[in-house]
Amino acid sequence: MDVGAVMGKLRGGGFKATPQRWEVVRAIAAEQHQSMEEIRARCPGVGMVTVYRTLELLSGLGLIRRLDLGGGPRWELAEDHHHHLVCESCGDVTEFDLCPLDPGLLDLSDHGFEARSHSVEVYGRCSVCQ
Amino acid sequence: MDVGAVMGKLRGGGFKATPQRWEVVRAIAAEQHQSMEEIRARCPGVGMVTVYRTLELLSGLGLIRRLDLGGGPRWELAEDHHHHLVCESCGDVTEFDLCPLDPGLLDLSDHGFEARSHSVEVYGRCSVCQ
DNA sequence: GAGCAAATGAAAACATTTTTCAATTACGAG
DNA sequence: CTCGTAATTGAAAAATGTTTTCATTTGCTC
Repeated sequence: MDVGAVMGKLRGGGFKATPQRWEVVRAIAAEQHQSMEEIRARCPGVGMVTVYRTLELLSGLGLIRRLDLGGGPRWELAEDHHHHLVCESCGDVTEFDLCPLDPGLLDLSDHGFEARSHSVEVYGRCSVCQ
Repeated sequence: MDVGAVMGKLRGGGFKATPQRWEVVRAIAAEQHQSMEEIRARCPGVGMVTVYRTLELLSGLGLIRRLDLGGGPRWELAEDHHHHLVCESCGDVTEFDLCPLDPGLLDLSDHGFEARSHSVEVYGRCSVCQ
């Protein structure tokens, strides 16, 4: 989902498309799993309070997602699924594309749960830290 | 891994097995993905600072893991893998046992990454909220 | 038991996030 | 296009959550 689509969904939800929100969404879209600090650095013109409020608004609408992989919260556009490699030594987070989930094994009918998306985190040691 | 084993690893790492640490570890082992508040309620005799320090120590040793599934950090014993259903409506977190990961699909050789454990979070709506 | 480094806890410091509230602004109605 | 209005913004203050400091206490080794 691109920046325009996110803003469209915002307006569709009855929220205003302010310049500040454009900036914040553009900042988030620029790179996955950024910290608050990184996002703020990409929005020099937007007040801190507004960044906080926009992140909360967007995640409430399911458009972005908050992660905690160690070292404070991080944010990313909510895709259907995403897969992270988290190094337990240096804290580095990278992504891998191939989804290792076997749909046949994901049977949630017992729980009556309606799945919308998922995430997989693999913990271990990155090539540098080994 | 049970409480005794965790304390044993602590001592193996050169750390003291204090009564406070026993209490905190017992509290964490009592239930998965508890909040700070819940853990503290199970350790009435342990000061807040010590709880914080013990959580940091244990997670640094890889014995417990910090999660953020929305609504603040949660903690649990670090098993090899664990699988959560997170309701995006009410925030409820439950577990499911069957691992939906296909080992054949989890090929990290390209990344040179050495996997130690993993977690899978499935986001959606629980049976109550549907 | 004695010695000592490690651990504890209360208070203070620090960091992060949220609330308050007056001023500003997007956007639909006319 | 202009107006009116409710939503939004931002600075400061408040609230919340976490970490540091430091004097005291306590496991653990010899």
